[in-house]
Amino acid sequence: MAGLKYSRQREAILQFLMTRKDHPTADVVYANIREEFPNISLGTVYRNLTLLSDRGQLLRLHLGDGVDHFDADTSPHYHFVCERCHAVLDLEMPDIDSIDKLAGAHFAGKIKGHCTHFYGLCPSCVKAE
Amino acid sequence: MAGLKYSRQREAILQFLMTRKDHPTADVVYANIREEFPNISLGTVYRNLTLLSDRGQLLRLHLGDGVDHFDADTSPHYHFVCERCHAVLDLEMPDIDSIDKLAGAHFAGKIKGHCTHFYGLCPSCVKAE
DNA sequence: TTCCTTGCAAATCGTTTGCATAATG
DNA sequence: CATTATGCAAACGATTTGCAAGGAA
Repeated sequence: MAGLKYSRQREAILQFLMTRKDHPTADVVYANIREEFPNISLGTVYRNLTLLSDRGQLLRLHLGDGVDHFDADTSPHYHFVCERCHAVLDLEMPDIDSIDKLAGAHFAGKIKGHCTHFYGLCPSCVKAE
Repeated sequence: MAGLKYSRQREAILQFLMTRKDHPTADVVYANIREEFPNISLGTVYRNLTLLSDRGQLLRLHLGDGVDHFDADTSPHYHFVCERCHAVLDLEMPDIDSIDKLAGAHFAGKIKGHCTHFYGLCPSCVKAE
């Protein structure tokens, strides 16, 4: 069984992520949590981020930049990465699960899902062009 | 300017990747190239993989497993990752670039493209279930 | 008191880089 | 000869882990 105990640090990490929409990396979480817990260690931050994402309370995003991003919004949605400023934004759009069927029609195994993110220029970078 | 010089090692790496359809990682390339070049270093392998992918002769794939995979097939196609045996397979299917338009319709910035891979069970693992 | 969690530091892992030497054009 | 490429080893950045001490049930 799970055998999970409460910890103020874990709670703070989750709360912090819920206030952010920019999908912070572990060290951004670390830097911010340190204001409340000056002695917290990066290891603890990682341990909790891993634990929370394993339990489905967080999403751990792999966006191709070599760093993991975390998102407390676990509802189905997509992500956008700006090629210029590297911002990560939410993309609310109808689900595209039909691509799984399409893929399945061309594949002998079983498609369970897909992993997609979009890239291009974010709204502010478009203006700055 | 490019100023690119021929190297037997680079050529061998590219040739090797062209014989493989399983999208090897850098150390798999290294292990195999070592049969022909026992003294080649992992650094050289990485340098050439990076160089070749920067020039568009290779694809460097980020599939969420923390390791980069390389593909000498640069034609447009998708990839499938088996959740069970972690095989990476090609997925030939009609392009789904329409999802970019869909995303664009729900986003204020400019969508230039998307990054997608599928996951589930590969044909052999489906049988083994 | 039991077991989970923490802080700290050291360890891993994949990948990159500096440097002196070798190979290419 | 001017440059690029190589091998080696050290450096890196992100993430994980071992361990002794602290906190929750």
